[in-house]
Amino acid sequence: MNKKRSECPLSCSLDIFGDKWSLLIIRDLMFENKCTYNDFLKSQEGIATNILASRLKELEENGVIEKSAHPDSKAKNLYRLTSKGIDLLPILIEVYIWSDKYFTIPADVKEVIQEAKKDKEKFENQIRSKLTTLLEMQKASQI
Amino acid sequence: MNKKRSECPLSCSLDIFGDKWSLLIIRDLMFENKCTYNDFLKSQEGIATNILASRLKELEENGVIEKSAHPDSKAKNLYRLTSKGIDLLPILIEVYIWSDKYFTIPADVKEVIQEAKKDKEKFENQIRSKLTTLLEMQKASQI
DNA sequence: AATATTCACTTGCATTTTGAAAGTTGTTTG
DNA sequence: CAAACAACTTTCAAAATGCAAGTGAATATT
Repeated sequence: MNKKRSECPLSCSLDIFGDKWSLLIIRDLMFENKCTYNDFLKSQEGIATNILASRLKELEENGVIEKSAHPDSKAKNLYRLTSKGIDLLPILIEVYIWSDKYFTIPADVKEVIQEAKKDKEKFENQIRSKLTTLLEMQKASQI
Repeated sequence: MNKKRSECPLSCSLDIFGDKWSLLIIRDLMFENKCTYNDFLKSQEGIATNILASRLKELEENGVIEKSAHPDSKAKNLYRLTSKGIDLLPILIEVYIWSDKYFTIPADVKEVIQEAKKDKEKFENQIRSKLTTLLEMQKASQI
């Protein structure tokens, strides 16, 4: 697979999500309630189908997301963040906070960031518990 | 230059530092007291000279770093984080904390991460004040 | 003063990764 | 059964990357 460039944990992390697309998929899973191939495809940034497929594969191989059968259709798969993926939340929150300081941000997003800034821990726990619930529901339905 | 893929602040952020190298340069400036072209070149990961040159240029264009004359040698340049660059610190800290949970980490790095985890704010302020001092020293010497 | 070395790039070129469009396979819907 | 949808895969052009070599200015050495 991808060989490590160094033992530096930052470098190892970037080997997993250091590109223009992976964290956008994570974002969709975390905040946008997206969970299928097509959901991700429809995102504003316009990811190409091959890139999406390869990123989903890599993220799964790295244990950040998990694929399972979709309950509604045998054609679909359901993608979910694993706990390793959910743990990326604090990183994303800090990126949003940084963005808020240096970019002009759409009003609706701005609101959410304000909330996150006001009480970081509370915000994190809200999202985290939503995601954990989803993950557990999926686990349970697999039996 | 690079046109935005969307108005999403995460996407805009990744347009700036969403690659395998930029954050490693930021790391070197933040934690390794590196500040010249050659310092960055010598890092473990082995960045190519053309990539380093192009990343330094992009980071400068995006206001994340600043270039100035080196006091010791007219041949050298001195690269420093701007306040916009220094503000990336919380993001890097969260990446390190995530890494600590999911990777095997060299003992010396591990120690520093422990310290950051124990009192995130204190750790952040320490680094931040070191970097701000450096930046101000540089500003002063330019007069 | 001549030569060598350092520094920050730049150029050229081969390799790798990327991305858009079209094609494939299986599933479901009408 | 035909059409539409889901998740890919293939193809191929373009962009990014990586290595080697070269450039020109500034220091250091002889």
